[in-house]
Amino acid sequence: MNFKSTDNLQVKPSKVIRKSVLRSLPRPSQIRDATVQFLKDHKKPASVGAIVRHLKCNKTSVYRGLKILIQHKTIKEIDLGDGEKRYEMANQIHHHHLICTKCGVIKDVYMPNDLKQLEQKIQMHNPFKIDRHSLEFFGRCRKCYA
Amino acid sequence: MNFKSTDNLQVKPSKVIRKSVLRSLPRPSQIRDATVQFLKDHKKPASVGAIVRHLKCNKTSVYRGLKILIQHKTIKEIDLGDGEKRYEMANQIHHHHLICTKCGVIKDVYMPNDLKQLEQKIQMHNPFKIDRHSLEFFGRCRKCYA
DNA sequence: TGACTAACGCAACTCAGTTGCGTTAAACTC
DNA sequence: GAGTTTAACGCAACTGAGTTGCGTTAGTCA
Repeated sequence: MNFKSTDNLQVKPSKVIRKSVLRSLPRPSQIRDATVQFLKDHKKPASVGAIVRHLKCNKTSVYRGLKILIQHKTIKEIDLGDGEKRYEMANQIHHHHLICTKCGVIKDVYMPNDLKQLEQKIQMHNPFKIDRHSLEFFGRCRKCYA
Repeated sequence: MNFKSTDNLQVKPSKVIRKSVLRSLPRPSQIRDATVQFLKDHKKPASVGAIVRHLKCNKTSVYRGLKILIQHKTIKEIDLGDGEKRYEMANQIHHHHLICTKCGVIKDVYMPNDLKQLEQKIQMHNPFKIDRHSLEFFGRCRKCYA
């Protein structure tokens, strides 16, 4: 049999798989690295605006970097309900936030077992598989509580 | 003394205080009433988009109505972190939500004492006065959990 | 060295929510 | 009942977070 007679069945060589594609992390990026460094130093969840102002670079690049960092579970996205997402390092002990509605200060609060127990309790009584939760407390810090 | 000689010191008659101003609730509004009815019937938290589509009216009017209803604690605003606020009736037993990240279904879950105890615990260990909290659980409902 | 492609910046866009303004009509005073 | 005040309402334009498209730059690999 002559394959040349069936040109339309010829298979194109499959695209070469490059090492960069196989790597779990993409090509290094200055903006992504600087973002991570900023979040490490910043201590509290930072908005995209804060990152852009600090890095003095394009917001699109920051958004794209954040997306990759979230996919790789390097950082976590937090929603405090004020219209802009915030970001913090993911390699921290699981915690929640106390947000002062007057001065905006954000304080971490740790409850290692309570929420785990709560999730188990809910799943015992409901046909629902919980993957994650979001819990924030709003009020006033010592300074703002008169 | 002749007051006419001191025109610049004359005091204008104070504005009449109308009954409508003294009333706790503002003038009745068709859109506000229809919004409340919709939220009562809708059973789960509704977005502004859903309300506007249902009432077939101007979005600005809906936003304004919602603002007043929140001020009067008739309804509550909920943020599920998906980029649009949702609203539900406020006169319900305090509860939280289970949100299916696959099909979007929202289920209420009641934990009358757990969160109260948690807030007390936090306030015992932190100089912070908690006014409210936001707690949502994300995962998959029975149908979507294969 | 040349091909590929991620990183990057810029402009334009989308979409939830807001503001300004003119019109309508309910509520009130006289 | 007539006139005044003001909330309700709709429309258009705006704001601001986040996204998309596209062209350029530069790192990685054969």
